[in-house]
Amino acid sequence: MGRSPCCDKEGLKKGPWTSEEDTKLVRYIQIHGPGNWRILPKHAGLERCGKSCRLRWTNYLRPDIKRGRFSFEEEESIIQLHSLLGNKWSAIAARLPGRTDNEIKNYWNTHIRKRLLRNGIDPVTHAPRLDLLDLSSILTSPHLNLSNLLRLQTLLNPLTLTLLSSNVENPNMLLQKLQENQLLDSHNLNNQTPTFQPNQFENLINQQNPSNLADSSLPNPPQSAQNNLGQLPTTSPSTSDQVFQNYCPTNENGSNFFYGVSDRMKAVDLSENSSFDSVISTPSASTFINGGTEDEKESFCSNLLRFEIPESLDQLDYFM
DNA sequence: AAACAGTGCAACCGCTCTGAC
DNA sequence: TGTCAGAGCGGTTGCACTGTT
Repeated sequence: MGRSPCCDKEGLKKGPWTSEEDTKLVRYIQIHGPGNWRILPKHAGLERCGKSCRLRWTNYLRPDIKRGRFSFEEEESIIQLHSLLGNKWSAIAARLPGRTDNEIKNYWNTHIRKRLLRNGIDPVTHAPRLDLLDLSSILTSPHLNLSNLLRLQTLLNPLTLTLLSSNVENPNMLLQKLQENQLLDSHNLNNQTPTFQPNQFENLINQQNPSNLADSSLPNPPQSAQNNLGQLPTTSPSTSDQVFQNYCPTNENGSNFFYGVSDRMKAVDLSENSSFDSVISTPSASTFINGGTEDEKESFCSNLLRFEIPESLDQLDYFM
């Protein structure tokens, strides 16, 4: 289409609104109601363009607007809604009474987005960012046990393994290292998508190193490892931390659900009855189960499969 | 104490889309 | 069918505030 901007007139005021302007705008809207933004400034005695008046009203002066910090529930809602709706701020705002799309957008960009990135979660896809895993420290560890890696690789999706290795200083180092030790075979890499049975990975590690069994006597995993896996510190969580604790939940045993990003992703934990009911109750899951478009089903399924990484991967820290 | 850098937020810009006329 | 106002969005800017050097 292409229209000339509404604010191209000379002499119209820009910048922060004064209390006097606010009063004029509120008084006019109280009498005449919102709308007719093009003629409103003139009738209200404002040297502003209509769009500026509309934005000021919708983003700041509306009586139903809630000011102040976002609550824990609001922050959690924003994250979950964003995982479902994307950058549709108005749609998100419609589900958060008293909050405007602009306010939510700003809050997302200045707080939530940064925190997601800091915790290794892609704010666009809400997926864990495997490229941020600090595997270089793992791979350079003198305690690296290649026989464990051999067992791991039979369980890991080869693509995942490839992705993991991409973070090493020399991206091919791990693959080369493994291949040299005949730890990877080309058939696996090229043709096979291993089927991972719940708890298989964890059991294997525990068999190999019984001392690694989840045990209350064990100290918490190193902070860096927790953060790299999208897990927040467990001590004295702040409101924001609590959000992300939910965002990256743990199972009954206290081990991480690496991909507990949104409700739809919780469905990965089908081995644990604890999560399944809650999964079914989520909008995306119920859409999937009760019908919905093919796109929705595909999206739902692809998200289930996309992050199928053994939950006990974080225990690498224990046995190295 | 002053300068500087980083952060948060309100507001703006430019554009597209939608629906009414 | 075309035009226009309003709504929505992503990106950006400007400024106040705070923390650091």
